[in-house]
Amino acid sequence: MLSQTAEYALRAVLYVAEHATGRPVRVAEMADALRIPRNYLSKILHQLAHNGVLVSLRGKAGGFQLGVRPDRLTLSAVVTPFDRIEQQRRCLLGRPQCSDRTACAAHERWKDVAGAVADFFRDTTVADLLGNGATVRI
Amino acid sequence: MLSQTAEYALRAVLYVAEHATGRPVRVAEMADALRIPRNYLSKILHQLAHNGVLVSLRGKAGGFQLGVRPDRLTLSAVVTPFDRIEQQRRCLLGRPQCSDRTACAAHERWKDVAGAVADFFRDTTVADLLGNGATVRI
DNA sequence: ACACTTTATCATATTAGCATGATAAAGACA
DNA sequence: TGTCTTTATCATGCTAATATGATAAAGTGT
Repeated sequence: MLSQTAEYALRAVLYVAEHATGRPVRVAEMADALRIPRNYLSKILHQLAHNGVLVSLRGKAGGFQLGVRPDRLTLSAVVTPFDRIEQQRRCLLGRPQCSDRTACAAHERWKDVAGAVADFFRDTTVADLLGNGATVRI
Repeated sequence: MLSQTAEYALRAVLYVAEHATGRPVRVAEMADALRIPRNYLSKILHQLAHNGVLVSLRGKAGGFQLGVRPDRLTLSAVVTPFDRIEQQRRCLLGRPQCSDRTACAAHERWKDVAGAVADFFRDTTVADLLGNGATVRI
């Protein structure tokens, strides 16, 4: 569903949201906890910081924090720098043009399903996933 | 959503369902009509034949026909030889174990969406997509 | 200024998906 | 049997995603 990279991004953001309360979280700690290759994760986090999802702090006591309040941070915002899911899910048969007017064979039946997926990413926030504050499996 | 290969497979099967009425359809014709690289398509069709979705006939007047009645042929059957969608969509965060009992952070909200996608592929048949017999965009 | 910690970035390797070109094998039919 | 048409398969190349290792740059505290 998600590319490996986008999945790493999502898990990392959830980890930051859960653990960076006050102090930022270091890459090494995250890479270790989430079993993600360290330098690869570093690049992903940097990209997320570039997009405003995270804030990076260098030097001693550096690391990453959320750049957006968790209840304002949608999964779409986390994932789109790595997977262009909106565009991917438009047409099941990959037609460049596929709409109600120029429908492919699958359009009528597929559009609701694709819509549900898009809505999920657009409407679900990081806060929704962390829920009541109980520790959560990432 | 689908890999390029699975998308080719689906379009090819729809093409066969629509055009192989009586005589089989040749690879070259299909590759041309669907703008799919010929030898690559050949391999995909061979794989579909191996899985019983298509039947291949060699020699003069050879080509491919459906191996299953269109109203019994689900999109899942067409696509799973190339994309293991069932497994892919289980857990958004990629956990090997993720169920109601061992839920990841996203499980509760994601499972309905993932279920809708899985149902679509399991329940939709080739006949559903071809519908009333009017020519259809593939 | 210096030492230390941490992120940023560069160079490169590995793998899988996608694709092409050439040749082999099978079947139809004169 | 021989020739033609068609699928089957082999060998190879290309590209992007994924990953690793080494080094540079930035910031903190003494």
